Amino acid sequence: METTTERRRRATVKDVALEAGVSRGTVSRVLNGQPYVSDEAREAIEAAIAKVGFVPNRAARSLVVQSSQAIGLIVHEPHSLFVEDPNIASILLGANAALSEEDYQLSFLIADTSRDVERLARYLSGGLIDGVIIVSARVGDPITRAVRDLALPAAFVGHPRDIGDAPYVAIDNRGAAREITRRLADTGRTRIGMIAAALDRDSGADRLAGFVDALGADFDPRRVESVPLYSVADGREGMHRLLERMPDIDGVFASSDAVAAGALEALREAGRRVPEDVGIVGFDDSSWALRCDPPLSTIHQPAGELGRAAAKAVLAQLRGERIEAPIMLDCPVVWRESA
Amino acid sequence: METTTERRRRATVKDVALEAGVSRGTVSRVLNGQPYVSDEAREAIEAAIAKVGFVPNRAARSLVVQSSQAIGLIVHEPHSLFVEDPNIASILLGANAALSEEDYQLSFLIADTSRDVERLARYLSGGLIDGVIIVSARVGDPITRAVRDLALPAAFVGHPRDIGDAPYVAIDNRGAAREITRRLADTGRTRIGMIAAALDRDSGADRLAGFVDALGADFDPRRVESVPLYSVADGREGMHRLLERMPDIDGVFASSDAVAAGALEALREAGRRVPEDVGIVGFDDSSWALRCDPPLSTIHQPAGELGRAAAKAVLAQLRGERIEAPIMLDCPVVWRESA
DNA sequence: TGGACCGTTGTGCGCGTTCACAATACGATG
DNA sequence: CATCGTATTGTGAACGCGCACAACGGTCCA
Repeated sequence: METTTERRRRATVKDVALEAGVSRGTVSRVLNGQPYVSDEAREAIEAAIAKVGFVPNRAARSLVVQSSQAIGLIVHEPHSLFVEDPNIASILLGANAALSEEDYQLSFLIADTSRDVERLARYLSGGLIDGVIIVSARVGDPITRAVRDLALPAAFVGHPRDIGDAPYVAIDNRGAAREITRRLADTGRTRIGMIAAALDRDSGADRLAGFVDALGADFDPRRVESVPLYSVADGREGMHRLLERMPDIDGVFASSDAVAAGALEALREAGRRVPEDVGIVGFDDSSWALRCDPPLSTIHQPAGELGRAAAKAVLAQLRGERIEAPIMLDCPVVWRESA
Repeated sequence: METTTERRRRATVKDVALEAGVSRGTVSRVLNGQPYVSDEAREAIEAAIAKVGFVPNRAARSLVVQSSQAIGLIVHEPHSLFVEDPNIASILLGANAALSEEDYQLSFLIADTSRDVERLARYLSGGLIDGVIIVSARVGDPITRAVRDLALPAAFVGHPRDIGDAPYVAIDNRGAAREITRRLADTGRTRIGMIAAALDRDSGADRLAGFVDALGADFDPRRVESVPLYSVADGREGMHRLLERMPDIDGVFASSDAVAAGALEALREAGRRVPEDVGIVGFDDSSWALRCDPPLSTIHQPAGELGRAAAKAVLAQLRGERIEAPIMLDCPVVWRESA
C-alpha cells in the first residue's frame, strides 16, 4: 500500500460472512436485496456489516456486472470559456439531480488540452463509466468519435451535425434567434447588426441562420461580425468592429448574454445609450442578463432542464430503451430593458 | 447486456495473447512497460492490440492494483452558489491541469442534497477513486468524516477547523481582510461597515476576524451585517440592512466580490455614489470584480493555483510522501476604483 | 412411507488484470 | 563438459464480487 498512514485492509464479503456465521452467497443476497434469506440470517449479516465496517468494493462489482453506476458529463472547452459560462454549471446541476434520483453518480470530466482528450478516451473505454452526456461538442470532435467507437450510451446537449442518430437534447436556436431579431425590428430598429460567436458549433451557426431568416431580403453579410467565442472579451471586440462598419447601427443581436455584456461595454465606451440609441438583445438568459445595465432582453435557455433531459436519455438507453426523436425544449423570449 | 445496440464483447488480454502467440504475462509486461520482453514479442503484441482493438479494463486493473488513477474533486454546495461562483471553476481547472501532467483523471463530484452526500460516501469508499480534493467544506461536514474514515488521501482547499492534520491549501483570509480594511480606513473612510457572509465556514469567519482586527478599538458589532451566502442576492440584502442601521456609512468591506456586486446594487438603489459617497471593497478578484461599475478593489485569490496545489498534495500522498505544513498562497490586494 | 415441492443456504466458477514464481533457452565461464 | 547467470517466457493464484447450481431440511399430500 502506498500511503504512509498504513491503510488497513478493507473488509470483504468473506469477512462479513465469517463474522455472521453464514456463507458469502447469503451475504451477497442481502447486499443486493434478493429474496430467499431468513430474517435471522439477514439480521446477523447486517450486524456483521456494521461491526466490521464493510463497504462493497465497486471495482470488483463493476468487473462482474460490467457496470459502475456512474455516468460522465464531458465538457470539451478551452479554459476561459468554461469559467465564464454559467450555463454549463446549470446543465451539470440538472443532470446531477436526474441521476441522483436513480442513484447514479455523476462524474464531471473536462477535456482541456489535447492530452486530456486522449486520456479521457482511455478513461471512458476503461469500463468505469456506463454512459456519457456530452456538452458543447464541435463537429469532428475526437471525443465524439471515441464515444461512438466504444458504443457507449450517450446523449448530447446541443446538436453537432455529425453525431448520426445519437440522441440529443436541444432548443430551437434558429427559431429563437429569428423571433428575437424580429421583435428587435418590430420595435422600430432598422439598422440591425449581429455579433455572431462560435460559428464552429451548431448553436452559433443556428443563431446566425435565425438572424438571416429574420432579416429576409434586408440581409447583408456586412451586418454580421463574427467572433470565435461566447465571451465578454469577444463581444466587446465584435461590437467595436461593428460600430466601425455600421456607425448608424441602432440594433444588435448578440449571440449570447456574455457577448452582449461585452458589446454593452463597447457601446458605453463609444458613448451610445442603451436602449435609446441602440437596442441590444442577447441569448441564454444566464445570470449575465440581469446583471447587465440595463438588464438584457434575451432568450431563456432552460439549461438545468437540458442537463436533466440528457441524463434521462442516457439512463433510458441503459435500460435498453431506444430514443427515437431528438428532445426539444422550449426557450421563450424574455423581454427586459435593453431593447 | 443491457443495450439494444448489442455491445460487442470487449477484447481482453487473453485475446491479445492468443492473437500474438504469446502468453498473458508477456502482454501484461508490454502493457505496463516492464523490462524483459523481446523486440519481436513486443512488436507482435502491439500489432495484436491494434488488430483486436484491445483496451484494458480498468475495473479489473483497479481490483488488483488497488488504485484507479482517478482522483475526485468534491464540492459540497447548494445549487445556486456553485452556479454563481467563478472560483470553483478556476480551482477545478487548476487541479485538472496538475493531475493531467501525471496522467491522472479528475472526476468532479458534486454533493447537492443530503441524498447526494450518502451516495457520494458510498462511491468514494468503492475504491474507484484514489484520493480527493475537497472544496468548501464546513465544520462537521459528513463528507469530511467519510473521507477520514476511509483514510483516503485528501487535500482541502480552505481550512475547516475540524480536519485535524489533513493537508490543506489556503490563503491568509484574516490577514488579507485586515489589510484591505485598513486601506479603506487609510483613504479617509471613518464609518466602515462589513457584510459578512458564510460565517459557517472558515473563509467567512476569518474575513470577519480580519475586519475586527483592522478596526481595533473602533470595532462595534453593529457595524457588521451577517448573511448566509456568498451571493449577489445576499449582498444586496445585507447592504440594505446596513444602510438602515448606519445611514452615514462611508465604507464597506464585502466578504466576496459577489456580495460586493449585490451591495453595489443596493447602494445604487439608495442613491449613493461609489466611490464618492461610499467606498466598497470585495474579496476574490473573480470576474465580478472587473464587471462591476466601478470596478472593484479586492483581494486577488489565486483560485487556479489553489486547485493545482491541492492536486499536487494529493498526488504526493499517493506517492507516500507526508505533507507536513499547510500550503499557504499569496493573495495581494488589487486596488481599483470602487474605493 | 415415499415423493414432490418450497424456502433457504453453501460452493465453485468467472469477470480481466497483475504479480510472483517456476521454467526454459542460451551463452559464457571455470 | 558441467555449471552458472541472464534474458525471456509461461503458469497459477489472487484481487472481491455476483451468479448459477446443487444441496439441504422441512412440509404437505397421496
